[in-house]
Amino acid sequence: MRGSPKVSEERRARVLEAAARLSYRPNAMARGLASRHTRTVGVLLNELHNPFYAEIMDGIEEGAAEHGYRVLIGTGGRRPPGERATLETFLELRTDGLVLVGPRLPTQAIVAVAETTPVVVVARSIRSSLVDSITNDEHVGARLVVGHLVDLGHRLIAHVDGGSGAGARARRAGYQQAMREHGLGRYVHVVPGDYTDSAGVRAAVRLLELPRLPTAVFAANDFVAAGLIDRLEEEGIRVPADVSVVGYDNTYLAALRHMSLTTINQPRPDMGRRAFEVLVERMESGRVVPVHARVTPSLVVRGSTGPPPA
Amino acid sequence: MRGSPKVSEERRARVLEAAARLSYRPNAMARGLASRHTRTVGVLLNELHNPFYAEIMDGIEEGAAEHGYRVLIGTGGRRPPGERATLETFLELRTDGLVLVGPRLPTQAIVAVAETTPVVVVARSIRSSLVDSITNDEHVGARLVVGHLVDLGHRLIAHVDGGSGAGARARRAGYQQAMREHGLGRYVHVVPGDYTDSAGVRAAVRLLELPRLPTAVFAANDFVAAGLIDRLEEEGIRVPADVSVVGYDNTYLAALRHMSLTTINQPRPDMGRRAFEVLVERMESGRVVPVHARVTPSLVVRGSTGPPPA
DNA sequence: CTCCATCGTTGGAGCGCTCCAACAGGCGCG
DNA sequence: CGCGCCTGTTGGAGCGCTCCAACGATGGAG
Repeated sequence: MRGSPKVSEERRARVLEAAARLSYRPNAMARGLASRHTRTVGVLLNELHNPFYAEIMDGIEEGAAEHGYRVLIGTGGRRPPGERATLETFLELRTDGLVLVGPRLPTQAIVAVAETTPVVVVARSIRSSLVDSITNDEHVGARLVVGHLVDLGHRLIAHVDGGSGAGARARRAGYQQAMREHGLGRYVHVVPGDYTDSAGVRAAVRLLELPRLPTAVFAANDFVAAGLIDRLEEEGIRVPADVSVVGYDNTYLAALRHMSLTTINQPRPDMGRRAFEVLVERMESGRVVPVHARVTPSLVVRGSTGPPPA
Repeated sequence: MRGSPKVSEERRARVLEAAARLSYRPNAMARGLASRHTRTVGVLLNELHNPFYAEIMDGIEEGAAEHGYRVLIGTGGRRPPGERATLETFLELRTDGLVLVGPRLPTQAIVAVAETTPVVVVARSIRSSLVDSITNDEHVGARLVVGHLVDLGHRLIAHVDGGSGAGARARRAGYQQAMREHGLGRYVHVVPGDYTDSAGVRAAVRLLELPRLPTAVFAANDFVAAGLIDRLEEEGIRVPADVSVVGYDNTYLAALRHMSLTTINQPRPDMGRRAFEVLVERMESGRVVPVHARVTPSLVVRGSTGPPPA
């Protein structure tokens, strides 16, 4: 039933026929127990609500289908303890490998798992020789944003960050560095947030309390940008006439004409695909030298940015 | 290690200590093989990109956590063959039960599975005594939409449907029935679509070709409404001044001030929770009489609806 | 002191597979 | 005709657990 070449065609046909008649279904547990591998990989998704992760998932599933692996998905309910529990589930299930997409877990916990099972981390940088990683070059992304805004004539460019979210720290650092590169170090202004639209709303409130509103805001992602714009317009502030706003991730939200958000695109399906490829190398070829791949983002200019008010 | 009462405290402590020292992790496959159950349920999600399903998932995970089950998620990549494959995976893994959220599979395939394993279907109605189901009352939802629009003075109310998507057929039937109930049977106009924003764009194009634009459009879901509004505004048609638009599902998209979409809310987390509860009854109490629960939706009035143009 | 119930502990069968050694049979070759 | 080789087939051990019968120790009742 598993396509062994040591079985004659005639017998194979008879076995298959009998299996169908008895509606026999192989027991993956027994098979896994005996063969000591499962051809299954577990994917820990940071969260289900953000379509960003869904698109990475598309790439992972594509890669898995190509290599004949089945994929099991789990979330951590947006909390580290939850992530730990689903990780534990995958380990008890003895998945052959693990893809962690934007995990919130401490690095140490991830490395500990990697001692048991091949692990690749996506959308979060991690310094370890035991795990592979696929990250977006957040510095390039942040530089694209700041460069674009500076080109338009902005100087007062604030950043609403993504808190402890995946890639948020690097995005923030990239912003600060890019500002300095443009000689705008003294205008650096980071408003704390997370990757939700309500964080955008809160950030807008804080910005409005400032003696002088920045002329441009670089939001940690599209959701934050959406919340931010919502709240700003509620106060009668026009985007981009009064304030330019840039998002990040190029989700469908940004593409909606209603939003028409200038944003940074990450090649998400590619990241997922790449992650699976890298994982397969560790699982099947037993590669031990770590791969830390970095993909390059691009700027998508839409209607939410323009020159600063005169 | 599994909390048996037949083990003395002292020995239990010693065993646990040894397990930790050896970093022993129980093998779920061996355990499942021997015990003939896995305390795991599989969830087949229609798709990952639509946050609607993510919120149902929240309810399912809550229920699972409460009853001590682990949850494995799979998608069918938006294609029935894909759904069939992940279903097969769950069956080979011998999950104790299955939650199918908006499955695209033919009823017959679902019923066949239900002969093996407890199954509950969410967000799609199914007539079978072998499977349970939790659905939204689409007729009530459609009636709320049409009633709201009629109250505002609309008569020419078109519907962009969701094609073969989960609940779309019932939504369409509800629309037609509600129109008739208001004596508006001759104004019934259904534009074919699916649950995506590009379907909304296509529908807008078709509506614009009409000799007379309807004064209101009931979209199959919020994404369709978003695409529709985008395209209409591109043509200089104002919402709601020229055309009122109603969405469905009350996703965060609808709540964005930018969209401010009048829509129908379904109690999604409740649906997920309820689904798990029902599944547990079949798994643990061996209930065999089917449960077909129906939840009641509500109307959320926002800024995309208003009186028809004079 | 014996008997029996209770509480823990131990050992072995068996879950449904894979893997591999052993084997059967057919064929070509010397 | 015997030998070795190749192609298939068969049987049995073992994967890491659970479940349960059997067993030992302890203590209270008669």
